[in-house]
Amino acid sequence: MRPTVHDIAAAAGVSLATVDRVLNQRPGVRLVTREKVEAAIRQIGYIRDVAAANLAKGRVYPLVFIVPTGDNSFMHGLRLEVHHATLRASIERTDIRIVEVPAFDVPSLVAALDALQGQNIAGVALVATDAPEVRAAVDRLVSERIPVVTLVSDLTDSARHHYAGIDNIAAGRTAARLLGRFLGGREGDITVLAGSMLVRDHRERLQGFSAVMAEEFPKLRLLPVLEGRDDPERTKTLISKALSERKDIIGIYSLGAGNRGLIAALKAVRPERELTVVVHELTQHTRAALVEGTIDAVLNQDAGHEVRSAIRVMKATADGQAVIADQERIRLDIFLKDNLP
Amino acid sequence: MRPTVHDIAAAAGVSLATVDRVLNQRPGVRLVTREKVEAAIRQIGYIRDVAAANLAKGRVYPLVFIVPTGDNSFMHGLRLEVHHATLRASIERTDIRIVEVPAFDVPSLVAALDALQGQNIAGVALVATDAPEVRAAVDRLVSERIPVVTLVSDLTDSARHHYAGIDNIAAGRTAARLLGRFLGGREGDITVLAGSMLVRDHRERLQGFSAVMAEEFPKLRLLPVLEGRDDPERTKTLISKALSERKDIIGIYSLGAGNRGLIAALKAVRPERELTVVVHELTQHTRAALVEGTIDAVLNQDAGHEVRSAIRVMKATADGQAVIADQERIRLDIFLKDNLP
DNA sequence: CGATTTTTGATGTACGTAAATCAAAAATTT
DNA sequence: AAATTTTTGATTTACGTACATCAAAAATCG
Repeated sequence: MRPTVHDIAAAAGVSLATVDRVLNQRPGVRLVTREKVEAAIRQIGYIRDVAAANLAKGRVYPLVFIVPTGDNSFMHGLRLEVHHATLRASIERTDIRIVEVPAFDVPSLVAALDALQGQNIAGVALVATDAPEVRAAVDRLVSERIPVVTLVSDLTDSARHHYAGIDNIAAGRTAARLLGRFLGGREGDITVLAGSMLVRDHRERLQGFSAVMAEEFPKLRLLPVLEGRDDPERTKTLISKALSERKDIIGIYSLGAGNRGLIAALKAVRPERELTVVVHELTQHTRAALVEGTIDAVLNQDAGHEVRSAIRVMKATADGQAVIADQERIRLDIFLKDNLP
Repeated sequence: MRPTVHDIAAAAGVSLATVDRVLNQRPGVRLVTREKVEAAIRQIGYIRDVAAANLAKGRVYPLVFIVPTGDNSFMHGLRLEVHHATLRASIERTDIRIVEVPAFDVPSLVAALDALQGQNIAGVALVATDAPEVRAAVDRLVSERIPVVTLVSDLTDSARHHYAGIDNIAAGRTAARLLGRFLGGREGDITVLAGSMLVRDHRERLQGFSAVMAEEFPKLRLLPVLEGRDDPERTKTLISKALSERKDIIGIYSLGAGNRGLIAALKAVRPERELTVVVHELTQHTRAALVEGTIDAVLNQDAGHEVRSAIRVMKATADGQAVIADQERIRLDIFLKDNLP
């Protein structure tokens, strides 16, 4: 049987009330007594029953998710997953609020973060735009002892407690190797399509991609990065133009969202041009394109996992509990047409 | 505020005791009253507070894991993960027993399963050997209302409640496409190395692999399957022999365990022979070989996830609760040297 | 030393559910 | 209608923790 507060009291030779004062850091305990109790806790290996404690406290975790607006499929899916989490709110004792801010808009994000100061909040999760102002706002919340988790895209040098997202450098490297190997020893040009170089995840993917390309596939030449701003129309125009101008493009890496436009452009040149294509984010569009053979591989991060992980981490951090690092690692999924879920 | 049993009682116009009788299926309630209470439960959307219920019941979940002996790295890792789970036992209210049985030994497995009959057990997880006798033994436990989960390898046509493992046909197909694409349009022989065709996961991987090879890579010829019985020594001999006899082998798919022998054989022919190799299970050996470039891709199932998922499913099933299918899907991990965890 | 402050103990209530007991009411049988 | 059985209600205790209150004991101060 697992030890309880009564066992600590008996072991330390003090009353239940004193144990309670020590456990919950209430005042009115002499240092010697406190140490005696803490020793007993360690010695008998007491672990607080969080379920019982939460029951007694009637605890709920007010959580805030700050997510960008915009109609690309990935962010839409992310918002949907947060919404799903709200449906489990009562059984998970969470109270989730979703705050939407314009994508890549630093002042709005900072304002949204600052609005949370002083509020009774058990945790904040945000898709970070990587700017010093955002870092400062996050650090203000952290200094108020509010757990902060970055989601999908991380924040450089900030004091955020946790990052719930994939390793984007590794993702870029993986994309490069897949593309390079799939192209056999062929020689030609590679086009990289990004959303915006203002977000850290896109920059890191490019960094990893470029590194492996340079190291291992010298016959493949990287063309200047196209920025599609995650917008299907713009992306389609950019890609169509690139494909018609440069006949030696044999591979494409799309590291952002807005792949609808890319797929449309590819279909327009379909049987004549043979292209090897690796993209990010599994959506209904990329899935269909993968099945048809328009694209060759999809790298994906599971938004549902990220949201659930962020919630677990915020709750644990709010309770001062350790997180199981291994369980919270967000993995890079690689989908070929054969292992689609 | 979330509704409680008191709210049901008030809504249904009955006493707390009657609500309790209905909720816990105790006798002594007229049909009409029962229906009245159930209507009230549905109407106000009552959800039992599992934490409070478990606290009141002092519930623990006695779980049994039946895993094969044998010293291959994967099963060793699996046993380790179960062991880790026992360390979390007190906070998860589980009481986990590990039963080891000789690998591929049907009578032993059946005996281990039958020994559980009539015992107070909240769930059984087993690595199934796919035989009718095992199926029958599992079905006996299921008919005793004991939750049963297959782990890693599934059991054909059985009544097990859940399978905690990857889709092995998809894994085989994925391996084929990776190998085929990595080989560009080259022509040559492919060797498949299995542990044993007696386990369903190996059979399914081969099935998926063969299908994609036949459909999509006609220039690659499959040689007869080698059975290494997951034994490093035997595997090394088999592979070395095959490589020296057939000079046109250009690719290897190892779908079982015991890759130590394979890696040794590959290193022996290293710089001269250029081989593209895809294997299963990430272990210290396969990881090192991947980093060095001796092998090209590792397909993996995360044993830790499988064990944790199995536990969640057994607990939920024991409580008659629904499982979140999406969360319990075990994914196929694809590792290149760039995205190792 | 007595007076004052600080520390500790004893006790009770609460959280939401489970489970038991006993009495009362209702339904069923004779 | 009485006797019997079944159903329902009322009440209590328990799970492990949190939190509040009040009294008692110990420590510190003047």
